[in-house]
Amino acid sequence: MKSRNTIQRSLVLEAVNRLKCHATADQIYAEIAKDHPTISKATVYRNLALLANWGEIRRLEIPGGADCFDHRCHDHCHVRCAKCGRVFDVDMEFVTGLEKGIHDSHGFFFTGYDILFHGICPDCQRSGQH
Amino acid sequence: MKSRNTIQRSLVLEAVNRLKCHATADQIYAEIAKDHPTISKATVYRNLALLANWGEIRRLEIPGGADCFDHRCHDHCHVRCAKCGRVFDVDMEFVTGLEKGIHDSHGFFFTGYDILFHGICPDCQRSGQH
DNA sequence: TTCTTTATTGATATATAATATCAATATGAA
DNA sequence: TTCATATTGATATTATATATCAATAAAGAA
Repeated sequence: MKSRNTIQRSLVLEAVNRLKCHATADQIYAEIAKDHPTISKATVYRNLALLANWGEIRRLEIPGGADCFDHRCHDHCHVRCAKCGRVFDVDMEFVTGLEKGIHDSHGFFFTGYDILFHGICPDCQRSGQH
Repeated sequence: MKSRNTIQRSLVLEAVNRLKCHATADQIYAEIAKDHPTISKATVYRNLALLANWGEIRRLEIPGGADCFDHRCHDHCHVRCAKCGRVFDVDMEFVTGLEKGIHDSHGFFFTGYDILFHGICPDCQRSGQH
């Protein structure tokens, strides 16, 4: 027996799908707790990790911040606003195959990469100078 | 008066230069403590943050792990071995200007990016399958 | 040199994110 | 329905980093 379909696990997956992108474990917990206040935060963390390992959702590790979770959708990269800290999507089809061009002097076997862009979001560009 | 030259700050900078690349705050603290066991770990953290903000050293944020610090050297990207977790350098001159090609649908103003590659290092390729 | 200001230190407490532990519960196959 | 065990909820623990604050020391002024 591998895994069991618990209501908590369904709730986590549904919440991630409902929030669509860039929700933290805390936000996902809050979303679920609105209707099911007895769910444990540990259960949310656990199921997010399991679902991410199984590839049903995508874990986005934010340096210096909480991990975010995306529902399964087209591949994309992310930008984080240096001012407000929010994360947005960026279309980046052309980056596919990037690692093929890398000159590597260590004999590394590449399996992938994470790119996180930095910038200032439109809201923060408007709201005053830096 | 802006900043003062303390021996602790010098020790931190020297340790980073001596360790060259990918040392964590803890490793840098240990390196210094060999000769100066009375230095506080808080002081090491503080000076690493200051030196990184001033651009004298480079902070490398590792998702899910401790930040690493590099001495100032040529621009390069990093690979983390998925097995042993060590971080290595990767030459990547051609990536310069990457953000120019991005199709952005949010009006974002880009200031930079971090790329962290994943892979298996030579040591781990040799030592058994996956 | 001595005085004075205040940046910095050391020690500790706190914050944050995530995982580990463990008895109790509930899933799903027999 | 029974049973093995995956999962839950509650809590403790780990790990990394920052905040607090009295004491110390760097560097310009006298």
